[in-house]
Order: sequence, then C-alpha cells, then structure tokens
Amino acid sequence: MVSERGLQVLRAIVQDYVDTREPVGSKAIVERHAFGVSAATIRNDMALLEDEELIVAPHTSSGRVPTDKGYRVFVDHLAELRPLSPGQRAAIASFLDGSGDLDDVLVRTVRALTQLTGQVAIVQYPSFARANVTHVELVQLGGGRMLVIVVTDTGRVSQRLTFVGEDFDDADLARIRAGLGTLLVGRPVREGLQRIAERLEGPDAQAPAHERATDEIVRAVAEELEEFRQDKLVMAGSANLARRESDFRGSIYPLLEAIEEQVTLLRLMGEMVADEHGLSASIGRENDAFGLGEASVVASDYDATGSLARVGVLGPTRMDYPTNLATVRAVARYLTRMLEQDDSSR
Amino acid sequence: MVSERGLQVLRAIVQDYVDTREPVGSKAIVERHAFGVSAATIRNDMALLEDEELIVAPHTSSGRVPTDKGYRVFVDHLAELRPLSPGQRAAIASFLDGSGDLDDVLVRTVRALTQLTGQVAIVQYPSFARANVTHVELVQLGGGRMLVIVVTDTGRVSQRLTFVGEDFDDADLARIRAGLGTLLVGRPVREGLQRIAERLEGPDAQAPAHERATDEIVRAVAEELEEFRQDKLVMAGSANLARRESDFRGSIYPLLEAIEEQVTLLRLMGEMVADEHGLSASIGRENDAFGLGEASVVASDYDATGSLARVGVLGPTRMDYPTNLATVRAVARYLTRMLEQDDSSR
DNA sequence: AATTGGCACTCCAGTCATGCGAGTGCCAGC
DNA sequence: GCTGGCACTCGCATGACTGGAGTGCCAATT
Repeated sequence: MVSERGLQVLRAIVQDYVDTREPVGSKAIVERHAFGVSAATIRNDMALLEDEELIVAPHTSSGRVPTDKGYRVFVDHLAELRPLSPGQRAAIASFLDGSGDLDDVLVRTVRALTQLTGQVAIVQYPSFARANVTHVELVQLGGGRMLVIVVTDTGRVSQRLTFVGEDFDDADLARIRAGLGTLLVGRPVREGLQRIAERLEGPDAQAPAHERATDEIVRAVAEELEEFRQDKLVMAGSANLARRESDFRGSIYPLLEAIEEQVTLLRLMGEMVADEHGLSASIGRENDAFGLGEASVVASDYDATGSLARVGVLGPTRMDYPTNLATVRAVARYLTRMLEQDDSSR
Repeated sequence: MVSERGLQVLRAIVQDYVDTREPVGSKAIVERHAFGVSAATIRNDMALLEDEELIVAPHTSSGRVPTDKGYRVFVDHLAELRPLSPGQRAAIASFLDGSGDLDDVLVRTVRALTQLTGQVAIVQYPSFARANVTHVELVQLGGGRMLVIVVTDTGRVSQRLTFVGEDFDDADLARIRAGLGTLLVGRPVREGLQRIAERLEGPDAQAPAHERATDEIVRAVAEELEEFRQDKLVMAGSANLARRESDFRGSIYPLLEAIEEQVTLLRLMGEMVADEHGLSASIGRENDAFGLGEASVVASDYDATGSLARVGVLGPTRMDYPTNLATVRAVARYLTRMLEQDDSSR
C-alpha cells in the first residue's frame, strides 16, 4: 500500500515533529529533507499514510502528526540507533564506575540514565526468584529482639528486626541458625519459601522448648524471602515530567501516580516484549491499560549474572526514540559488564 | 493600624479565597459572613489591609487575594485549629496501628498524612546524631567479603557489604568485633565517629597482621555512622501536586525537584521554627531561598523516644492551614504515642 | 503511471471593537 | 464611624475580520 518513499516520508514526519513539536506540512518536508520531488508529490504520499492511520491532521488544513501506530512503525522499521558519542560514553562510565553494593550501582545507573535522556529513568532489580540464599544470620539484640539477616548470591542483603519474646543462650541460637542454614543455604529463594511453608505446617521437633520463638524467626525469614521474590524498581528524574509538561495533553497526574505506586510500572515493564537485541518499546495507547496512554516506555534488558532484568526510560509519546533506545542499550551493556566484573572480583 | 474587625475581614478573605480560588470582593464577604455592616464599610477595612500589604487586588477592580504576609498573620493570630472528626481520628488509627519496625511505621504515617490532607506528606526520621550504638556485628560471607551491621537504640538498623580482601578465622574475627564493641557500643553516633577518626590516625597495635583488612572494616562502620548522622525523609503523595496544578502559577518542576533531592526539604524542615505547641509553618516567599516560593510547608514536631523530629505537609501557598495544622498535629501525637508504646514493649 | 504546478478551499491564530459585569474608591449625608 | 450612591476601571467574553499555512484535487507534463 505505502510505497518505500512513503515510509521515508513517515520517518521525516516523525523526526521533524519530535524536533519542532509542530505538525509538519508537505512544504516543510521538501525543505528539510532532500527527497528530490515536489511538495505535491509528498502530499499524495501523505494522503496514503493518512489512509493507513500512520499520521493524522489535527485540523482540516494543518500539517500532519504521527499516530501511535505511526510511531510503532517508525520504531520497528525505520529507526536507526546512532551509537553514542564518546562524550556520552564517558558520562556513563564516570557515573557508573566506582564500587559499591547492588543498591548503589543501580542508583547510580538510574541517575546516569535520567541525566543522559532527560526522561524519567527506571531500573528493575534483577529478579530474585532464581537467586540463591548464601547466608542466614541471627543477631540477638537483647530484650527478646532478634535481627534476622538473609543474603543471596546476587549481592542483595536484607535485614529485619523482629520481636521473638525471649533471649536464647548461644547453644540454642547456634542450633536454630544451623537449622535454618540446612533448610535454605544454597537453594533458590522460591524453593526456600516452599520449604519454610512445609516446616511451619508440620512443626519440627528440633527445638520444642522455644517453639513459638523459633516460629517467629522463621516467619521473619519467610517475609524477607517474599520481599526478594517481589521485583523492585529504582527510579529518578520524575521532575522531568513537569519540564516537558507541554508534551502531555492532559495532566501528568497519572504518571506521577504510577511512579509512586511502582506496581503499575513493574507490570508494564514486565509485560513488554523485547526484540532479538533485548530492546523493547511500548508506545502511547498501548499503555492505556495502565492509565499511561500518553506516555511511552523504552527499555533494554540487562544481565545481572544470569537473571534478566530491564532498564528503561519513561517519557511522552512524542519522544526521541532512536536516541533513547541507543542510550538505554548502552547503559544496559555497561551495567551488565559492571555486574560481571564485580562478580568475578569476589 | 488595622482594627479588630479588619483582622476578621482578613480571616474571611483567607477562608473564602481558599474555598473558592477566586479573588473575594466586599459584597461576597457581607453575604457569606455575618459582619452586620455594609459592603462599603468592609471596603474601607480592605483598603487598610491593602496598605498593610496583607492583601492585594490582582487587577484594578477585582476582589482581593491574601499576600504571603496576609497568610502569615492569619496563621499566627487568626487560625483556629478544629479538632479532627472522629472519622478522621479513626482513619489515622487504622493506618498507623499494627506493628513493624521504624521504617514501616514512618511509611504508614506518611501515607496516612497524604491521604488525609491531599498534599505531599513528609516525615523526618528521628535525628540519629544523639542515638546510641547498641550493636556492631560482623558476618563473613566468604571470598573476602564482610557484612557490617550497626544497630542503634532508636531501632534503626544499617547494613553494609564491604570487600576486605581476606577471610579471618573465628578468633581474629571475635577480637575485631570486641574491639569495635568497646570502641562504640553504648556511645552516641557522633562520639563514635570521633573515636573512629582517632583510631584511624594512630593505628592500633591490636591486630597488625590484618591491619589493612580491619581498617577496611572500620571504614565501613564509619560510613554507616555517617549515614545515621545525616537526617533522612520519607515522602508520599507527590502526584497531588499535579492534581492541584492550577494552584501553582509557574511550573511544579522546582517542587518535584526538591522532592527528589530531599536535601532541600531536609534543610527547609530543619530551619523552621516551632511555636510552643511544636507547630510550625513556612509560607510562600519565605521559602524563596529553597526555590519553593509558591509553596508552603506546615509541620509538627513529634517525639521519637527523646529525639525530636518533624512530620509535615507541603502544598500550595493557598492551602487550608487550619485543617492541615490540625491534621499534622494529630498525626504527630499519634506517632509519638506509638513509638512510646513500641519502646516500652521492648 | 508517476509527477508537477496551479488553484480553490478550509481552518487556525491573531487583532480589534464592543458590551457587560464585578468591584473599587470616594464623597456627602446620617 | 457607618452607609448609600455613583462614577470609574478593568477583565473577560463575544463577534467580525484578516492573513497565512496547508490541504485536496485536477489537468498538464514527462
């Protein structure tokens, strides 16, 4: 239906519209792009593109604006990701380099990304469901309070304070600790949760004297594992939404809400389908189900020592997809490499 | 200068303006409030109020709007805090009741507050500078990695993963742990930091064999203490800013930025001066230095087992001060009580 | 068959004039 | 010190008009 040149016209419209924020007309296209044909010809192509619902005219006689479908075609078939400039690569490196635990690295990642793109940046924590428990530690604080610590091989540490109602002597504590160790250490989080559930149903005869207290400890461990299983996000740059306010027809309220909720964004990020390079985009009304019909998300998978997660940006539908895709990809790669290094140094 | 009735007129103007978002004229005042005098009389009073810069007319002939100075006089002399309704009290209770560690309680507090006021809610962590260290725990994870945990008597737990480069045998580890214990346990965070600084200058002869590794551990502890010393915030409800967008003349960008930065808000909250009831307000241009000239903060002190901190809301200058003050105070009181209870149960 | 120049047409955005209404300031009188 | 009255000032909405940008279509050209 749409000719090859027609697609080039679509590309030109998307590029110019993202550039200027103004509907783009046939004359503007022949001026800014060397098509070698006249404005009337472009007009004919534009009529076809409009038939295909790739572009629309806001008013009877004004330039054209890409539809969500138009952006989709652009992203899938027309966008060429320019590699980042050396300066941008240096910026990523200077942001991300330096040691620190997982939390630290992800916070720095998200800052780098919001800085580079001027959008809201989002980083998913690596999915911990597959992570393995490496340590369970119990620290008595006196007065019946117990600090319960769980560590996984993905480098995440979780601690929880719980009131168990009594203090144990060292031997009992060591026994409980050992029991939890054999129950959990070396096993994936998901499996650990199952084993704990079983244990809570058929009470163990191991420490009947302190049964209630140990149950309390086990419950605390279970809560921590459960927290690992839920995915988590780090975000930055929400203020950018206000800066590009004009890009959102309606209010930015739903966006800020989604950012605060996190759950919505987690679902959205989770449901996106990546291409063969690990890149994915969800455009405009495709996000209607999440109340984000005026926004787009562009993301790239990254590899946190075996478990996959995503890093992406959230912005107006009218965003610079090629640049954002390229940036997100570069950051994801750098992040993957950093986590590998970190792992090998251990 | 301004008569008693003049102040009542100011109160009426503030109330009506907050209600209607429209400049309020003399006629509207005599209609809505039973002053028992005519509109012309009110007009004379309004002229005086305008001389005092407590109100202004946006245009030559439109109703009046309170100035920041007007709001200040209103808050200081005219506002009567209505006690909350039983329903609202119940809402606070249902939000806050239930156990959990400090993080948990503060998150629930901030949610309750944003829910009740429809503003951005902010809760300061109790200042940890005066808190005492109760435990220092070291957990070896193998491969030269060490988990360093510090606990204070205010219930806060901090953990940090650090790479020390070697594994200790149990005896050495116990010795280091004991050393840190005598150095820090039972002492305030601030003092602990000093002692560590001294120790790092004049190296201890205690464990020369592992000097570098122990230094690394000590450094990690110092970082954690430093983190305690910095105050911290929990916030919720930033999406509310977008809902009342119309209340902000300019963009909400600086507000969102301050929320993301936290540092700005920490300084602002810290510098506010409370009255004898622990209530404080910072209005409009008084916040210019923080880039928040169109916003107000209303806060109440609360008592976290001895160390004072604040809970407040951030919103447009044109906010309902009496209601927000009353809500903030009620939440602060409830929070104080909860933390006391929690403490006594330990 | 594709491209082009030309032309009539549509609609937006800005400008100006007009009228209305709300609200003020001031003054003379009570 | 309060009040009613009155002239005055603006803001705002309305409507008419214009210029300009951009389209759609058609007949002519390659």
